[in-house]
Amino acid sequence: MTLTELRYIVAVARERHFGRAAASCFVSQPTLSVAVKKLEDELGVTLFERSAGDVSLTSTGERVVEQAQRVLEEVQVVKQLAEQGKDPLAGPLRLGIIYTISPYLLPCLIPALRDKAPQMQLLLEENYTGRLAEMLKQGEIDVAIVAEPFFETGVSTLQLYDEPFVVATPKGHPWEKLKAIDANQLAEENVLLLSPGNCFRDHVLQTCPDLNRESLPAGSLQRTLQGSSLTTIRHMVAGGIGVTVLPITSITAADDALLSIRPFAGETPTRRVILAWRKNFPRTGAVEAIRQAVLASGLAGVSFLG
Amino acid sequence: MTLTELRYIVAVARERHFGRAAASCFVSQPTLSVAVKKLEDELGVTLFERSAGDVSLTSTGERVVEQAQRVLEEVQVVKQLAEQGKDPLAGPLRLGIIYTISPYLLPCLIPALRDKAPQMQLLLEENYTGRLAEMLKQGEIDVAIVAEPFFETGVSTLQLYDEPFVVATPKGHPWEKLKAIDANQLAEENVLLLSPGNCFRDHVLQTCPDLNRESLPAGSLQRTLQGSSLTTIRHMVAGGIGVTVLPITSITAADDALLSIRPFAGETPTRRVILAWRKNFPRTGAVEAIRQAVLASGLAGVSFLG
DNA sequence: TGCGACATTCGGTATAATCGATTTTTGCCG
DNA sequence: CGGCAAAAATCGATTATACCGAATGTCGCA
Repeated sequence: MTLTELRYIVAVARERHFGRAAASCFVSQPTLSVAVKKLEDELGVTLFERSAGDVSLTSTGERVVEQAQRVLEEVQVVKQLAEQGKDPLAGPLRLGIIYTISPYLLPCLIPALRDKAPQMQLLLEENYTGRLAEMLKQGEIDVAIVAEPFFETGVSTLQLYDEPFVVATPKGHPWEKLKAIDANQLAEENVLLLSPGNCFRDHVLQTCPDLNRESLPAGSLQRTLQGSSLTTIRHMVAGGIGVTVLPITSITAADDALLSIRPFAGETPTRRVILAWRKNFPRTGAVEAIRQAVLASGLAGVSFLG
Repeated sequence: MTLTELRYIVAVARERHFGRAAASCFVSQPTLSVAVKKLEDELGVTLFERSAGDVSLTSTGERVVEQAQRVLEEVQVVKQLAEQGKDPLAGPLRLGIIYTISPYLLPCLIPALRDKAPQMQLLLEENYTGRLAEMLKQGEIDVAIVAEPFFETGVSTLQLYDEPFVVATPKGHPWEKLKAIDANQLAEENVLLLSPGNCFRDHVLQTCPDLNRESLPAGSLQRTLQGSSLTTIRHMVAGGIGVTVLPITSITAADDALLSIRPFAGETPTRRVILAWRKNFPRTGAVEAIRQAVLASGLAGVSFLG
């Protein structure tokens, strides 16, 4: 049984005439006649009563033709679904973002994306880099915004922007008088870090390797005061518990009252934020739209890599 | 788009592996691979994300495959309908019968048919021969039981039985003493006839051509007392208005009290009852079942022609 | 008994489906 | 970094199918 055969019998039922049915299917009359016979043989039933005068349906034929029409309608739906799926900007996109970017980028990104791809609704997933990588490869998310380093097989990436780090101290801290902070100075203070799993914690430790030394006493503040989020850490710093390193996009106007922000001395440590997606993810248009939206989002203080 | 292609993508979605999907479709892996690609090209969308590890569905792919399954289910229904239609004894059969046979044959025929073809429900149409012929050719009925003469192009017939005619008079009528009635005698009496259109009226007129003579006065009883049915005529005869000719199958035990029934003298006039159906009507099994049922019905007084 | 209208059958041909073998891709691992 | 293994894509050849035009068969009709 083929869809063509079903189309033929529907045409014959409609036209009640093999010749006209053939014409309406743009095939020769013998072609249609043979195809109908073949289908009748396959089904083992006579669908049409042929006679010189006119063609009429058997009762089985009526039912079969009606059902054939239903099949053809469902086929049309397949085509419609495919048509709808053609636009890479249409339909939901599952986007994963790490915790230290999400709250600062999304408020800028979402309006920009609404502008570029209004049909594409975002399903957001906030998580650690490692978990996002896993979800990406499992197909649980389509695209991820993470920070380097990020190497995963089967995953393509694209640079988005480089984000400088800054030092945050409580108001009135002695470092307030300094114009810039040397990375090596940090070890002198209680440096509040995110909990393990956050890649930004690793970035900070990389910036100031001294913080990582195992010689720190077991109960030291660096160990115990690990914040669960940058916001928590920010409040702890404001409370005078210590200092911290923040990505510049996380600095808001409200911080002015609570914190003192200072740049690093010498080469500014940064992290590189990238876009990642499965190499085989077909909606490249959607990926590009995300990239464009990030570049157009106007995040303060970062150098875009578009 | 072909049904085969749809089966292939459903298999790939099920197996999540081109090779296994190909095996489950009993085709080679390249065959399935190119078929899927062809469908993707035709639809203009990517349905599967291929990678070394595993195959996964795009969101469009998920929708399309689901719809493809629906198509295949509907195709299965086509096959089921055809399967049901295979038995010629299954499903309704539209049977037409003339007025002068229907009330006497059906009570015998229907039980016999229930026995032979319990799955076949009869849709009955009672009408004149001419109308039944028309309906038969139009496909409004499938089979007809009529009396000869019956010649219609495109219609096949089969003899069922020959039915003798008898003369019915009121109780106490002088002819009651006669053993048999000569056809020519009828013209001496008021002979009650069915209204025109009933073939049995023509049979009676043919049996006794004298009744047909145009010399009858305009208001004569033969003209005015045309019964609408054999039952009506029977009651009129019982009421003493005249005599009539009846087919023998219409005689019931109840008639004994009201009427006097006499055979014809000489060659008994009869009518031949036949089965008729469109030459192209495919359910020959159903036609044969009807014939068998009539022959098995045990109608009194007729000679079967099986 | 031809005639017309139509369905069916018949050869021949172009297209498509399919296969086995091969190549390419890709992740993986020493 | 280079070979290995797995899987999909590609290739070349073969087979099957769809289709056409022409011829043939069927049937009702005049």
